Amino acid sequence: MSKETFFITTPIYYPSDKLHIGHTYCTVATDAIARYKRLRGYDVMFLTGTDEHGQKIEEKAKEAGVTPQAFVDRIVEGPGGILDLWKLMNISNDRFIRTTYDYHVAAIQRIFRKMYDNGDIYKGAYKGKYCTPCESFWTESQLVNGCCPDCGRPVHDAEEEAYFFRLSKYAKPVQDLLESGTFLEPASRVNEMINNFIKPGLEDLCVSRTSFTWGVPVDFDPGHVVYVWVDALFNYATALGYMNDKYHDFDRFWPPVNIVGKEIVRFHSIIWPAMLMSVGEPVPKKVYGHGWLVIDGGKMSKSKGNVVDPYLLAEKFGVDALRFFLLRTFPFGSDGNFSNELLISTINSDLANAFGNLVSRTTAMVEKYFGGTLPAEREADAQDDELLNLVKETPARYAKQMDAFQLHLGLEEVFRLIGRANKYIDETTPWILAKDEEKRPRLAAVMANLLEAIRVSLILLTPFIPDTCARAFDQIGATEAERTWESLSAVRGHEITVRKGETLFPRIDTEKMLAELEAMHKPATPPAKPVLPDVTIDEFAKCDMRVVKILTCEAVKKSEKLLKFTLDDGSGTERQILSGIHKFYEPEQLVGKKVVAILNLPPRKMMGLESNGMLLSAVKEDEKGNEVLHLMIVGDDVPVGAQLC
RNA sequence: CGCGGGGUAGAGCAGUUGGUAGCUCGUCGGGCUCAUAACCCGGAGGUCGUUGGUUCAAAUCCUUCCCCCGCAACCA
Repeated sequence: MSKETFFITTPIYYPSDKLHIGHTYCTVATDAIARYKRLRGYDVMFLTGTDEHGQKIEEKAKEAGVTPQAFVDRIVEGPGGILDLWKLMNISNDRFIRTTYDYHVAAIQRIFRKMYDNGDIYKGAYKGKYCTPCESFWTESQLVNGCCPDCGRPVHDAEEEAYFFRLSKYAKPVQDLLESGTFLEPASRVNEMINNFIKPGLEDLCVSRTSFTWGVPVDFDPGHVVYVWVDALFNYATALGYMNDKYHDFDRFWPPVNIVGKEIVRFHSIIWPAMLMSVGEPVPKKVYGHGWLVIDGGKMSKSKGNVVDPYLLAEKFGVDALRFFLLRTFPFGSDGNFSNELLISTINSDLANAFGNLVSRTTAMVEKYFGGTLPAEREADAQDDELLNLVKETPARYAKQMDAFQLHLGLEEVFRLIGRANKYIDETTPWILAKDEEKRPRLAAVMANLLEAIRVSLILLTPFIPDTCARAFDQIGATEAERTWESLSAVRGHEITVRKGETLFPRIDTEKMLAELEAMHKPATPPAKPVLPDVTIDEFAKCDMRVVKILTCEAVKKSEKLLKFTLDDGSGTERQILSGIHKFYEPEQLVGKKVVAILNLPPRKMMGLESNGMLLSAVKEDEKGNEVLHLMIVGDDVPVGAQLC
């Protein structure tokens, strides 16, 4: 009889940059689930990979002066790349897919054609706002003040030929799928998807582009490349051999459990099942949307400069400590607030004090009192019941949580047991038993119970911290057969030889470590911006900058940033200027102040209001990387209308 | 009124079929000495964001308002 199969995936990551701790979080979590399933005896297929096509990669490669393929090769396979990161983090994926692999590209072409042939993909016109200089389409909502978000110039209505997927056709079955059972978890996401996307009406989805070439070509219509949806989502299938001959595992493992970040829940819970329905394959068993790691309650981002580097943390704290921290601290379904303090505190209290120290003190006592080998003659006592019951009950409780992907709750069960074992030592006071030769069988029983609690804990911790568990199993003298799920209920009545080894998790000096991290994170002084290239005096003179007086100032409705100013520029007529500085100033502080403005900029509409010029400010990043802005307020003795030169 | 998530002890979080408010860390006091200055016990600390209401009883249900975060700016 063949084993039951289990197919689990991470998203395929976009290699436009180095991956950060968030990607690591997702992958480590999926790895722990995969390892848990293997422990339970499943035939597991664990897939991860990279989504390598698209305009962004094409542009980045161009900037770097290399081909797109060379660009992604370096980020994926190069030193310090994605494959290296997963190796470092001890990720046990069975397969790795890159969307640039030949077999995937060919399969995507076949899938695209299949959907075209069955009428779910049709040729239409993609309508949008087009920025001619940037050669880019934008949606209404992407526009900034009605202009191109990239260059700020005006856009115009335009359309281009494109292929569409009949997503609308699948609105009903997808809604039924979402509302039935546990296809999408956490359940809170279901309403979000239905209210936000399905109820307003699903529009057909544009699935090809002609604006860039770095992608899978539509083989029956040159000039078109397959857009991300079909190309990326179907990786989960092509990696098993769907529509290709590279692998032959599709029938065996399909359908998958897709672990995804909450920002792509929409694609995986609406578009993805719709496309599978179109090609007539079963939808995923489950799509699980995990939360994000946030910093100080805000999103981690390059622009904020608070991106956390997994390499650095793994090097400083060790891979297992980092893996453990990520999965122990944060509820898998919701956001978690990452901080170095929390990381250190978790390592110290759970791994060093509770777990590591339990192994340490237990093995030390067996060595000290029994010369390292525990005799088989043991005397039980009612005092042992509570601990032994917990040893017996914990695996089932742990399994219940793990089966629901509640990794942090699974770990909580293990640490309940570890905590109980530490308490048991105080209750049984082995150091007193050791003084009485007649109590040796009793002492042996106490030690055996402790070793058993540790052994069970180690089995349950294996999916999370595999390397450390292997070392600890050695220390408590567990045979290979005593490290399996099946051996959980076994009783080790035989002689046991332990060997107190190296400290599993050394305590971390919080102050010292924080100082070290701080030092590494902060470049001595933020590099000063280089002086811009020369301009001529004539060019400078073209800017008409004058002192103006603020007559009125009010916040623009519905805008976070904009303030509307009425100004006296000395000309006799009032001038209106809008400025995005509400974050730094309240209107009432500014009325009556004299500031500097450039007057001869072309008029521009913001939030429907016209702005004739720009107020000048001095801007600098503070030590945290936040931009701080100071309006150029001049002294009251400077006359209105005075020109800067 | 765009949609959604959240506001509970110093910090991070549990807790919604309504019934004495919990956990981890920190803090204070005690115990122990096998152990990685670790472990065990105990204490202090919260009018559960705000307003009004339903009820014998509300963190939990309804209502008002305030604040934070995310969704669009091609970062899990």
